[in-house]
Amino acid sequence: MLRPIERKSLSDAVYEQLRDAIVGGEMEAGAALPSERVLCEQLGVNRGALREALQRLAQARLIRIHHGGSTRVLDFLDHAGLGLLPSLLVDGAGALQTRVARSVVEMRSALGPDIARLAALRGGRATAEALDGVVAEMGLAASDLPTLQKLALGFWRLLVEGADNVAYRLAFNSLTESYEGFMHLLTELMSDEFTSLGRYAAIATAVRQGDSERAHDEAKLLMAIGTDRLVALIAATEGSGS
Amino acid sequence: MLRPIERKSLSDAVYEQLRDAIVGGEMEAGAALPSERVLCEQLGVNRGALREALQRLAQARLIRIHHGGSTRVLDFLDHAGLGLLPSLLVDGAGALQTRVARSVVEMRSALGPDIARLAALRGGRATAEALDGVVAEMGLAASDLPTLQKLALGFWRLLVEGADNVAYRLAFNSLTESYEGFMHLLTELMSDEFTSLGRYAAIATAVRQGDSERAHDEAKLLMAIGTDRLVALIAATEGSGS
DNA sequence: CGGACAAACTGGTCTTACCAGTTGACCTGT
DNA sequence: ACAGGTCAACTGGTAAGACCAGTTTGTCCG
Repeated sequence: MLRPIERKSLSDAVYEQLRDAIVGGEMEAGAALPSERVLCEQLGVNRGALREALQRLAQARLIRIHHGGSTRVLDFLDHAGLGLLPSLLVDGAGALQTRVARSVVEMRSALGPDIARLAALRGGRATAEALDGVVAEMGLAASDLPTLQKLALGFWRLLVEGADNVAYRLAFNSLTESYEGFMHLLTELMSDEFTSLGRYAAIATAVRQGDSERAHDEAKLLMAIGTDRLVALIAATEGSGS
Repeated sequence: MLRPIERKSLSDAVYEQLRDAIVGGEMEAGAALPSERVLCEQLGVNRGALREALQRLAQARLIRIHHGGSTRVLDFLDHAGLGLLPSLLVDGAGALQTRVARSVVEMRSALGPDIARLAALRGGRATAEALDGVVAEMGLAASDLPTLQKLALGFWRLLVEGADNVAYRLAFNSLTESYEGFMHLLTELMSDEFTSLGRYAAIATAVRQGDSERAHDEAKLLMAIGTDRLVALIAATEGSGS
């Protein structure tokens, strides 16, 4: 199980450190950052690398830079976009933040059925056939959970592409990025969802027939499986935990 | 009607130019960018400014940078996050892209009802009272459409905050950013929606009573108004246009 | 006391040099 | 002929120093 070693550039490291400090609450909203000269001195990097990181933080709406004035921390809950989600899912120790995870599955449950609906409306035969192909692969994968999980994700990607909706597509990219980091943590928990082959097949059929209502309903039922599991887990840990 | 003049840094200008070239299809996915030395020569900026722009493009998943290798254009539909949406809403000439606008209102319609549902479930009295306050202001605003529009947006922000869901909150920020740029274009078109004071009041009441189902249904009815208008407009222009 | 002014900040731009990783041509030994 | 190593010529990454441009602040003058 060899993994490619990860190499981080300086500006990446600076970006991540400052980002985590901001979302972790170490720097509160409205506070002024030290000046660039001071900051790159403290971090031990040159000003160019620091500025690359700062520009990225500004683009992520975590800070606001003023020429001549000071650079201030923004309230990311009020300004940051969906792209920040992955960095909110794990805390400093790398543990899954259950509240955030619940947010993600809730959003998934809200979007999924509508995506299926639109795919049935607009996907056409090409989408239906691609979906059938994935369903067939899932049938072959039998009970190989990690493979099923990947195929299920591919199934949804096809659905999103068939829905002909850029906003959904971009949001899907953001959510997927959050998901991919620790799919493995959810393999067991959500296995009941992606072993429900019948549901996937039903969605594929509904898309083929252009039956948007049925596609919507089947997708809703499908997503409810994993969502319920996760919500139950969270409720259980909260009950026994704190 | 004086507007503050907009000052753009060089890296901003470079970022926007390259971003628009990529999403505009001038550089196709997989193509290699010229080297940094060549590119900053062509653009007439120093390498530092260019690199700041490139790092931001990489963060937006529009390009992938390889140390030692060449920098390549990515397919933004497969990689970019929801933060790219605002730059897709207008084409080079500044005209509204109706397909993209339709995507946004569809996403709004999918999320809105669930946001209202969760706000009713979790918002508590504080949220309900804040909502009532906005409804009261909307009553005073009478038929001042731009003001009503802003208040309606504030109503939704409160709802999202009350829903206690970070994913929704971040997505709302992304969508709002898309929306704010040309709210004025939609003021007339969607006026029927934000003059439906009764619906807003009904949602506020449902939140106060913790009636999640009713909040969901009322929100669905409310959003349908503006959505239908826009969809009708798109259908009309497509019919008469091309 | 109001306003002009200047110094001392802040971020923005530029130049030059060198470090580090990749690629590919070429040259070797078998 | 070919697998292997080597080296030159790319690519992006880091560094330091100077100077430009906008803001803030305090001081001094009318």
